[in-house]
Amino acid sequence: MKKSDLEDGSSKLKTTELQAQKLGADLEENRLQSLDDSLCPLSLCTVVHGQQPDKFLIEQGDNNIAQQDNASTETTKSAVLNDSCNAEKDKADVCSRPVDDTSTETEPSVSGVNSSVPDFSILRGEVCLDDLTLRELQEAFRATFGRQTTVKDKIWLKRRITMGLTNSCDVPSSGCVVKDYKIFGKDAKQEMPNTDEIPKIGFQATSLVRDQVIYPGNEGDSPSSSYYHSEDQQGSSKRFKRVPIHNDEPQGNLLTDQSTNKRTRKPTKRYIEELSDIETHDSTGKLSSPAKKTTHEVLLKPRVAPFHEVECPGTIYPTRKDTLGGFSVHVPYVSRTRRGRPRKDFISFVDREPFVVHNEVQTAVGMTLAKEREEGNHVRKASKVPLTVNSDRGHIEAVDRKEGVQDQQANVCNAASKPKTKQGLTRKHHRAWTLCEVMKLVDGVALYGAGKWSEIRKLSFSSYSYRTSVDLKDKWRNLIRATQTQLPAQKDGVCPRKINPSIVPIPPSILLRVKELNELQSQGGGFTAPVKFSGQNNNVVQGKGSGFL
DNA sequence: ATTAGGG
DNA sequence: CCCTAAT
Repeated sequence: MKKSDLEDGSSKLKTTELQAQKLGADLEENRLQSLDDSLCPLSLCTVVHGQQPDKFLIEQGDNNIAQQDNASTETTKSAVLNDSCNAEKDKADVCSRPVDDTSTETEPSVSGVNSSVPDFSILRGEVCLDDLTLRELQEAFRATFGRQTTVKDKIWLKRRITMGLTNSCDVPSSGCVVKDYKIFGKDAKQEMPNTDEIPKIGFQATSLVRDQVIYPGNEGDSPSSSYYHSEDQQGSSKRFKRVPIHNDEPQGNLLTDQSTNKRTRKPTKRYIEELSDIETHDSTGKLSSPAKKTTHEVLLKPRVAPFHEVECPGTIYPTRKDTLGGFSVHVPYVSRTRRGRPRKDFISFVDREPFVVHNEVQTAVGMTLAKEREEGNHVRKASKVPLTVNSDRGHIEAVDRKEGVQDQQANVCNAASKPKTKQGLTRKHHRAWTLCEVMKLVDGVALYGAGKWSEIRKLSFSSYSYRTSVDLKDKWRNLIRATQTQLPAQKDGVCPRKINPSIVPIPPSILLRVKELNELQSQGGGFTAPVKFSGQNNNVVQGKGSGFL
């Protein structure tokens, strides 16, 4: 009885030991993973690079010293984690026991059982990275991030490991000791400010951040990445605008550092957003130079940046690759999509489309052959455009039908003017100017004079309700520009531009006519040019020119 | 409301 | 095309 009891006890003990060992390993893995997970957002914060270490080739002597000291804290920690994580496994005695002999039993078993499991022991206790060999550093890296590295740069490895272990970016490149996942100054063992807070935050944040896809790719990870160069070779802070560098001195005093608490800010959506924005501006290098602007133009106009972003599909968050602190990570950039004003007008814009078709059909009576071509153009466009808003389109069409053909013009006007009252910036649907329109415009200018845009619009463009007087003016301006740029080039002979069949260039005949009208009117000052004259010109030009159209 | 001009 | 100042 007693004997069996004893045996039982011993076997139990063994099993429990084994369990505990496994548990310890699990916990380690858990923690490491959580660190890894939360590393990304946190590493967005200041990346400080201190002085280079003067010695980093010192072979490892006794860096396991403090392991036994650590055992107690390790124990409590494990217990706590155990409590929160797995309720079934937790038994205080089980936990406390094996951790005592981590240095003897756990390491070999953990690293021995499966070679794919990193040797976490190297991170246990007080680790002075400065004292590690390259191989050890690589091993430590593997233990920290769960992946191999071929990086041979000790400094980089040390920093990465320290960052990973402490979950902090505020890592000096040398002279620090990592203990219990905190950084200690090497000489004065003063704890780094705030770093004790970090593991908790990291742990909390893990759950929030877990579904972010974070994988440190190998390319971006190498120390030859841009991050590394810009930082290490330039001694930091020069072109590292991405993040303000608060703290070049890792041992900065505690008060100030607590006041500049921002570094440990939790990686909220907003945070990511901000940084990605900053990063975007930085990467594009588009420092809109206000040099050319006159003084009154300098006041910022809230213009919409034309970003062609894709709407993210419901639940799946797209990620973009980013390099953060030398890491190549995938950061969700949900918030980047349409941060500006929402596009409110697309309904009204769709609204107008059906009209165009009908209208064109209505007014197509007196049109030339060219006109028919345009019409086809319009129809195609109309059918293409509402593709994305099929559901809305049906409704709108129904409305249109109800309104009746007669009222459609009014309807369209409403639609066109609606978005203007709305604060949203609604861009008109781009309508390519057709040849017919251009000709009408030219005729109108010839008839009524350039500048009489409202007249021209009323009299010559009554059928094109979507052309405003401003449009006419703009088009005329463009035509004039075209005469100045396009005509001489064609005279010279070979047109340098690629011939794009989809874009029908304005025939030189019209262009010449525009030019003459322009010159005439700018000289003569607002008198009405005779119509016949321009007609003559047109013919002449046609005879002279390419004879096409 | 139109027009001119910059963006 | 958009926006705004000037008329």
